[in-house]
This record gives sequence, C-alpha cells and structure tokens, in this order.
Amino acid sequence: MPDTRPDPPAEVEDCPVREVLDRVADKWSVLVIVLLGRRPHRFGELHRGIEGISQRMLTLTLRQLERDGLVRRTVHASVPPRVDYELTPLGRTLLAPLTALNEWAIAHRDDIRAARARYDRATAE
Amino acid sequence: MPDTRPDPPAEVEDCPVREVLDRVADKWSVLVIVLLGRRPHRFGELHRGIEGISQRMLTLTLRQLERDGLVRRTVHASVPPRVDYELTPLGRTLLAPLTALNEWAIAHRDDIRAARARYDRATAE
DNA sequence: CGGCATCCGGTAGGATACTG
DNA sequence: CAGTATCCTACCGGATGCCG
Repeated sequence: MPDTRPDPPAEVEDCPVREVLDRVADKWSVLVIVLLGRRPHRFGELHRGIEGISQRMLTLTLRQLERDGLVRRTVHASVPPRVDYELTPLGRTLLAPLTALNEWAIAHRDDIRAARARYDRATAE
Repeated sequence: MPDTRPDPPAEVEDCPVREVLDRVADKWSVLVIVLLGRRPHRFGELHRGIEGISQRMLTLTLRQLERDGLVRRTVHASVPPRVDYELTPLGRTLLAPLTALNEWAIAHRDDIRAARARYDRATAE
C-alpha cells in the first residue's frame, strides 16, 4: 500500500541543509571551487580565470568559502604580497558532487538549448 | 614533464555551461526538482511543500524549468482547475547529481557549522 | 598585488489584490 | 485553484578610489 499521507511531512529542508545549499547554489562559489580543485591559485589567477567576476565578488566569495571551512587562505609575507587559496580536505570532498553536476551540464546543454528554443517558438505564438 | 602553461587555457565555463549552471544554482529550482523527483505535484502542493517561497517565485521557477525542458506542465480542464507538474526524462537525469549534492550537505552540515563558529570567533577578536 | 570602503543603480523578489 | 498584475523595497553586485 502506497504512503498516502498528505506530503513528505516537512518542508524539504529544515534550514540547516538550506544554509549549505545556499552556499553551493551560489553562482561564483561553484566556479571557484572547481578551479581550486585543480590546484591552488593566487587571487589574481582566480580573478583572471573566472570570466565576469568582479574583484569585490571574488573577495566576498572567498571569504564565505573560507568561513565555511572549504577554502584555506595563506598569506605570504613578501613584497609584493602573495596570497594563495586552496581547498581544504572538506572542500575536496565537495568536489565530487560538483564535478558530477558540471558534467551533467556539459552533457545536456544541447538538450536544454533545444528545449528553450522549442519553448520560445511555442510561446511567441 | 608537468603542464606548465599559464592556466587551463580558458575561463572554466565558456558560457553555454554557465547557462545551465545558473539554472541549477538557483535557490528554488533545486528544491522544486527534488520534490518533483518523488512524485508529481500540483501547484498548491509545491507551494505548501517549499517553505518560504512566494507564489510569484514558484510560478517563475516552474516556467523556467518548463522552458529548459526539465519539467512538464499538465493542465486538466476541470473545475476547479488542476495543474500537475512532473519531471521530464531529462529532468530525471538531473536528479542523481542533485541528490548527491543534497546528501553531501546533510553529511557535512555539522562540519560547516563548526567551521563558521570557529571563523566567527577568530575574526571577532 | 591583494585587498577593503564607499557609493549607487538595477533588479530580484516579497506583499497584496485581482482574474479565469 | 492556479495563476497574472502592480507596487515597492532590499540587497546584489559593479565601478571607483585608497591602503599595506
């Protein structure tokens, strides 16, 4: 007999998980993590490596990721100053699911583009 | 000999992938897809099932997902009107990577909360 | 070079009211 | 019930300028 209770009782995410998903669901976080997954990067490298991100947003994103324990920030006291960013062990565990997502995106982008074109054609009357 | 070229030549995502990720990286899309992954839902069910979403955003999210070919919308001509939403086959293929992400969030939320507390304590001096 | 502070416009998105 | 339409605000995020 199927479960006929009105709904899965709760509201999908009872907020602790939402905190995490909100971070992951961020536009820039994913890109930063993927890049750092290859190797450590300097600030400027990330800035150049992620098309369209502003200096401000890169800084904010890195701070968030550092706060969440996903990224480690290392300052080298030199002139000119040098700051390296790398994934923590925790950050590296996130890499697998993110990579899966990225590969899905690559594998299905044509399907999606086609679906959009179809939808737009249909709704334009 | 290791690859010493300045960077992985491009900018991570040359924009087609970004289109896809932007959709997936949306706060509400993920929740809608996860819910629809269990079974088809009516509009009102989704509205009640996703805590905090406004009617407006639910509508917009569903339209986007429909446009991307991830969700199918079925209108039953009855009184009162009834509209069902369900994942398309394409949408169902997205379920696996999203579930992986969700499980990661659950598995590591304590780590993240701890990291945040540590960071906040350290930065508050 | 790698930031932070400030300003500021655009827009994402909530609240509310109305419709088929 | 399942939306549209309108309004209105918060804050996201870009541009600029200064500092260690």
